Order: sequence, then C-alpha cells, then structure tokens
Amino acid sequence: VSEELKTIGEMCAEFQVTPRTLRFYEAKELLFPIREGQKRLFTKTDRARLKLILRGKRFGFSLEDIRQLLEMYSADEHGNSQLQEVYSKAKDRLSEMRLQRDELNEAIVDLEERIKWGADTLRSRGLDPDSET
Amino acid sequence: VSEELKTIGEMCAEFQVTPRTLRFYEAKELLFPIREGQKRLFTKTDRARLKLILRGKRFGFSLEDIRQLLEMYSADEHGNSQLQEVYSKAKDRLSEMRLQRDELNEAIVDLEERIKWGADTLRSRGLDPDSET
DNA sequence: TTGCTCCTCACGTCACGTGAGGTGGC
DNA sequence: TTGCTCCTCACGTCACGTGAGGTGGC
Repeated sequence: VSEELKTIGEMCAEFQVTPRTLRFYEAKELLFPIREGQKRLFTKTDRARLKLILRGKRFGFSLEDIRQLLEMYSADEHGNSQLQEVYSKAKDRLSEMRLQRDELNEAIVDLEERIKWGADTLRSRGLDPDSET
Repeated sequence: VSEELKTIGEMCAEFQVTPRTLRFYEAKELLFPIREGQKRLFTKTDRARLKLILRGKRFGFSLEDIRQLLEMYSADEHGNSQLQEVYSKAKDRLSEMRLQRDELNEAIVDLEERIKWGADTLRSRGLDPDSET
C-alpha cells in the first residue's frame, strides 16, 4: 500500500517521541529504518518494534534489556528456552509493578494527608489555601 | 540515645544504597548530615528524608521534584508565602501521582495479558510455563 | 527567495558508578 | 604494619535534550 513507509516526523507524531529518540534507537540497533540517502523511512516492522520498546520502557527495562528481548521475539520459531526466559522475567516484572502500585497508593494517601494539613495550617493563619495569588 | 547518629556505612546497609548516592544527595541538598571533620553522621531526620527520597524515586520523580516535596514535609519553619508555594506544588505532584497510578494500572493489565499469552504459547508447544528448568 | 523538514556532529544533563589516591583509628 | 572504613576529585555511563550549521524539495 502507499502508506507503508513513514518519515521520522510522522513517526514522532504517531508515537509521541522526538526525532532524537528515534535516531538514538537506530544508533543502538533497536530500529532499522530504510536509508534513502540521508533520510530515514520507517517500516511496519519498525513501528511494531517501537511499540514494544516504549512498552518495555514503561515496565522499567533498560534499552539493552529491550534490545535482547526484541532479538528473542524475532527468533520466535526456534526459541523455546528463550521464550521461557522472557516469560519468567515478565512475571518478575509484574510482581515488582504490583508492589510499586501499592507503594504509590500509600504515597498518595500520605501526600493527601500532608496537603490537608498544609491547607489547615494556611487557614489557621488567616490565608486562603487555593487563592490564585 | 546512643544510637541516634549513623555512619555512611550503616546508612548504606539500612537503605540498600551506595556511599556515592548519599554523598550525591548531600551535594544536591537533599540530606544534611553532621560533619565531624571529613566524616558524615546521619541523624534521624536524614533517615526520614532518605526514606521519602527513595520512595519518590521509585515513582519516577526527579531529585529536584523530591527536594521540593521534602520542603513540604518541613514547612513549619517557613513563611506564609513559602508554605503557599510548596502547598500548590504538592497539589501538582499529587495529580501527577494519580495519573501515574492510572498508567501503572494500565501497564499491569497489559503485562498480565502478555504473560497469559506467553503461557498459552508455551503450553501449545508442549512445555510447562512454570517449570524450574 | 522563504518555509518546512530533514540531516550530522557534538556538547549538556541527570543520577549516579567507578576507580585513583589518600587519611584516621583499632 | 595490616585491615578497615572513610574521604575527595574526577572521568565514565545511560538515555536522551539541545543548539549549531547545513541540505533538499515544494
């Protein structure tokens, strides 16, 4: 189809990243856009990989971790033990994320209390906590 | 009491950080250990602050963000306008944290699905997903 | 010609890691 | 003297941010 390849600008718009980030990922061998002279043209595969990269980053993986994971995905057909490893790493990550969510909830409650205290303190000094001044 | 003050080594053991990290936080004015000549002695207050620093970091806040939050927790001494400012910044942080919690929940659901998919794929290849090998 | 998007260096930043080389007290 | 812990530079690293200076096509 005519819209198979995307420019760096189109990629940035679609994935909410900067050009620097995409060039950086290419330098780190996470993406492999077609080179038309100097210009880069990103394929469907690049877009799929970028999606996984950004997701991996949200899960707290380093780019090097992600690069290895992407290699495993491409060696999908012959990589049983590799898939096992990714699977078990993902499970570890999941429990870490659940822990982090619980801590985050605690911290939110904690900060809410502190903010209430701040508002009370300001009011006790005759001030309006939420004034625009 | 006699165990009020802790050395950098004791702090590192208690909080699972390196000496470099504690010195770095002091340089960035997040911690204020007593200086006995060259040596540092960390107070109860430093320990309370470090706890909050490490928690903030797990939530992805920058050290500068955290420094401002810490001011909120010791805002008693500050003037009215200072307290106002810290109060409104804390409210900003709170909404960021709520956003982050929502994103984290999304990511958890996302990863749970992928893990299920991985387990199914492994089983379809006649493998036990949760084997120890 | 003017705008727009793209490019390549290459230095800056943030939060530390990691030696190098030295001090002080049991 | 030997170990141990502490210290101060100061360069290295990771994941980019941010100009500087230039190209190519509508």
